[in-house]
Amino acid sequence: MAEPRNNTVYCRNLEESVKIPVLTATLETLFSQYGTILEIVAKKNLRARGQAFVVFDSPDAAERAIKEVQGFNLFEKPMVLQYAKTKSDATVQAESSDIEFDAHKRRRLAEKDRKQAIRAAEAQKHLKRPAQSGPSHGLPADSSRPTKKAATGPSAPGGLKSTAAPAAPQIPDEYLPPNKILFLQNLPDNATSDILNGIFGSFEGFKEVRLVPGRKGIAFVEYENEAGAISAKENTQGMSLGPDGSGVVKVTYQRQ
DNA sequence: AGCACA
Repeated sequence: MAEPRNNTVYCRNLEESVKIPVLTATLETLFSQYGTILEIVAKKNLRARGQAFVVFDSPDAAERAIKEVQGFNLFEKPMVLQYAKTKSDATVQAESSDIEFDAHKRRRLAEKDRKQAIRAAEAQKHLKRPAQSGPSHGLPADSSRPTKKAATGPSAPGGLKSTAAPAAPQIPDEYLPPNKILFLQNLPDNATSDILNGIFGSFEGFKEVRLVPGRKGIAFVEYENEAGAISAKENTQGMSLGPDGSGVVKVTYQRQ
């Protein structure tokens, strides 16, 4: 799918043997005729080589560059150009306030961590081939799925071998993708539903807090939509409900 | 193929 307009041109199919300073200098001379370039980002690690990001000061400049340079042979290889799929830091810095820039960067780094965690889990899956053992369905003590009853696990009576496929390695809580339900952990005993309603009720689209009978320290908070949950999470991250400033509540998205 | 910005 084609990316929407962006100030940044994502270049791929670049010759990988060219040294980074040479590459960026060449891209600079080639692209500067289409507009002002704020920055060019190119790296040489395995996942990033052969690609570059050319940050223009406007989407129009980026559009011109893509139209004109598409397929141009650079170091004997035809460049493939498209809009970058996210805004460059340099763009946000140039166009937004410092606090927005700060927020952008925090979100970006969080997303980067999340991707990294997913890759790590993927890599495990591909080398480990774990034996079928144990309740590897994730969080046996803290499952973030209140509405489902405990999965009928390998400990089912009868001593039958489970025929279930080994569970895929799970992404840690903190990297779960956003959704409209938050999962709270490490709540102090004094965190009554009144208190939680007071705190989480002030974010857009709040629906309800659900305590889990018989489970101390955890709760779920549901919003009408993802946006509400995201803002609630961002604003309650690291919040401490204990008396002295202890008892930092862990706020993540519900595992789906 | 691969979407980064220590």
